Amino acid sequence: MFSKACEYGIRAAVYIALQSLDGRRVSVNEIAEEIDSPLAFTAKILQQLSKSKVIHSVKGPTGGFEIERTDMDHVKLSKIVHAIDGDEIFVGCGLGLKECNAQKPCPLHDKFVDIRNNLKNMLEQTSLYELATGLEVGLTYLRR
Amino acid sequence: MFSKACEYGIRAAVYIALQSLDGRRVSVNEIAEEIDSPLAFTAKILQQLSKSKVIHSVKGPTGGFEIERTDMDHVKLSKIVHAIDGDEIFVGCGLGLKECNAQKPCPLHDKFVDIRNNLKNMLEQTSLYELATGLEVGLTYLRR
DNA sequence: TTTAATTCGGATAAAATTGTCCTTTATTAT
DNA sequence: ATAATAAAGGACAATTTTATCCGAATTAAA
Repeated sequence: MFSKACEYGIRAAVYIALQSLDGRRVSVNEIAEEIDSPLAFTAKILQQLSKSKVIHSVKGPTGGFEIERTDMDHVKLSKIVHAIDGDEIFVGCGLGLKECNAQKPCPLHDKFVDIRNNLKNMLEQTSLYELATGLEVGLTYLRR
Repeated sequence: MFSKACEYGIRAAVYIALQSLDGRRVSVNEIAEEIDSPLAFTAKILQQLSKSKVIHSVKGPTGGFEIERTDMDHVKLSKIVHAIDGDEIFVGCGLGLKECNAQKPCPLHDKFVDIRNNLKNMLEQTSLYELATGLEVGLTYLRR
């Protein structure tokens, strides 16, 4: 569904949000450790998320990644997926046709649009804050 | 969502079904031409589909691929996706965790399960016959 | 002002996916 | 029987994705 990069990106963002709730800024090392992802690859993904303003980065000692409390509400998963995987999952044809729309649909078009709208709505409605609080309360997990 | 191989596989299977409705057996060459897919790669995918009994192949002159009328109803998209992409899309965690279930869920688990059940149901309910007849009537397209 | 901790950025490597080519095997028609 | 046609299968190549490594830039603390 999502690329590995995107999976790591979402997990990282949720972890950063969780720690930011406690006012803690976290390093790539800690993030990769806590979400069980490859360190250097995770660093690349965090750069992408930083450039696309999903997270905020601070260089130097005591630096790291953080997300401001107000941003946690505004940053939805759709923004992360878009930043890392692009819009193929939001607009592409399920059977890979270059052009596929209601006028000239592939055989799966209508059914696929339904599924995808569900996915799209879910991603657009789910904020980092919501996911981070689930973690905080101990209801969900980011590894294993 | 699906791999390229799977996209080609579904398109090929629908085309074979369509032609089989007319009693025509089709060659890889014709299939790749009609669904606009890379010839040799498509041949590989057809081998997979043949082995997993999604389609039937006949060697030699006048040979090619076909699907029997009764099979078109029984073969659902889920079978094709399973044969080519495996079961990751049906059972895997949305955030890539190795273990993720109701007991120890990832932050996205519940929402992801909903989406995936929609997808799963759609794939399990959609037969090749249904897709082929849409094509036959000229309502849908397999290329461009 | 130096040192050390941290992200950033570029180059490279490994693995997976996508794609091609060529030989073998089966089978039909001549 | 032989030739021709088509799928099957193996080896290989290209591309994309995943992943690593290292030096540069930034900045806080000593």
